[in-house]
Amino acid sequence: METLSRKQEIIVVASRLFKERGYNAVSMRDIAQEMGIKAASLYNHISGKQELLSTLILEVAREFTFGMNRVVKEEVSSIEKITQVIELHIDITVNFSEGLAALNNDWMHLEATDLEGFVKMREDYEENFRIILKQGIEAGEIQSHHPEVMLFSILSTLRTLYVWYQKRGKLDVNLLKKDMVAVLLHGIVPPK
Amino acid sequence: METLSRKQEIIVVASRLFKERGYNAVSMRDIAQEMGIKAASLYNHISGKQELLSTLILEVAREFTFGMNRVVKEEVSSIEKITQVIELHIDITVNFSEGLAALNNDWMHLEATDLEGFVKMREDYEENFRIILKQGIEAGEIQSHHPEVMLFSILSTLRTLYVWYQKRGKLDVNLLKKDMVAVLLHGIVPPK
DNA sequence: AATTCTAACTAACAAGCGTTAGTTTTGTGT
DNA sequence: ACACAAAACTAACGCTTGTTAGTTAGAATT
Repeated sequence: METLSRKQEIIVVASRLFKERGYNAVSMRDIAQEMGIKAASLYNHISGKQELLSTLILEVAREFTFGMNRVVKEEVSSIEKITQVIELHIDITVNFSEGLAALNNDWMHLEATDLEGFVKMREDYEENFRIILKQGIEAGEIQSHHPEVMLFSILSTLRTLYVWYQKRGKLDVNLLKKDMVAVLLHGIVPPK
Repeated sequence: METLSRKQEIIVVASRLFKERGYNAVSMRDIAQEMGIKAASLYNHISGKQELLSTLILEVAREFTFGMNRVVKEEVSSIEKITQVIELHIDITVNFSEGLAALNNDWMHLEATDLEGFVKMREDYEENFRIILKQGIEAGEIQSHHPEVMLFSILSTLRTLYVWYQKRGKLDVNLLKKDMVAVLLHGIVPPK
């Protein structure tokens, strides 16, 4: 078990509070109290509240971008790529669940270049997903109707996963992957 | 076209700002400025900021509860019930998209009895959905594996719909209903 | 014409915000 | 024992927050 630096400890505490109450409802004094120190002392380790947010969000966003770029390059079927994207989301959910909450709920409170960078990454990610779907349709692997609805449905499910994952108390990751792939690819109605 | 009371006008303005920035990032002065008056003047019409939030959220929450209770009572197949729930969500998304944003993002900033009431309604709603799925499984209309994943996937998609609905610029509602039902029930892979 | 109502205003309050400056304590290596 | 750095402290800053009190202008009602 690696020991966390004081700065990392602060980020962990902040991410927990951000997840529970949202960025704007958490004060520096709240974070300090949770760590057993005074608010001013936080500034020995971090440059400000904004750094906490951008550190959390951008770390996770880069993880998504990196993972998606890896999947796109693979030489496999579209179905397999979508499967890998689903698994990517689940892995990130398990490993970065606190940061994911900030990314989903508080990204609009990023400032300047951080905000621009995040929006760009998000758009690119979505566009890559869209291309994968399109290729799958052309190859006949995926239904040709309403591709935008599919894209939106899958992404919505994956993005909300972090809420459920902890409420249900740490499900088995590999089983969850299998189930999610099954439901998202084949729906809920049994084949005739 | 019915004319809005001053109070209703305030609620409309507030809901728009809440959706864009979140409850805590919007001040009473922001709302007042958007209406062309001073913050103190708002208090001639409303009791406080909290009233704006609870009015918005509870109105939508009651709409969900009412709609779900109606669907549950119907004497139709489970598949048909799920279809109706999907349509219910889409109707509410179209008619209450601003309040829906507050409900999704800022419900935790409700206070006391409003918060309790909301959580209760949400749990009941989810439980009703779970029961519908269960009945469908018992009747053989729905796949028997991973019912919790199905529930979570469908609900996630429906709850996030309001974000997409306006980004895509007012799609045709009936077409959207058809497409959503198709994707959520049958997935994205064509039948063999 | 006098009164009441509506909806705005100005001014101010106490509390909380993020952050800075300067100081003191604590722990570590020489 | 001494020096140095890390990490805490106290005190305060300027600003914003939600909200209240008291007042005023105009419209509607009597």
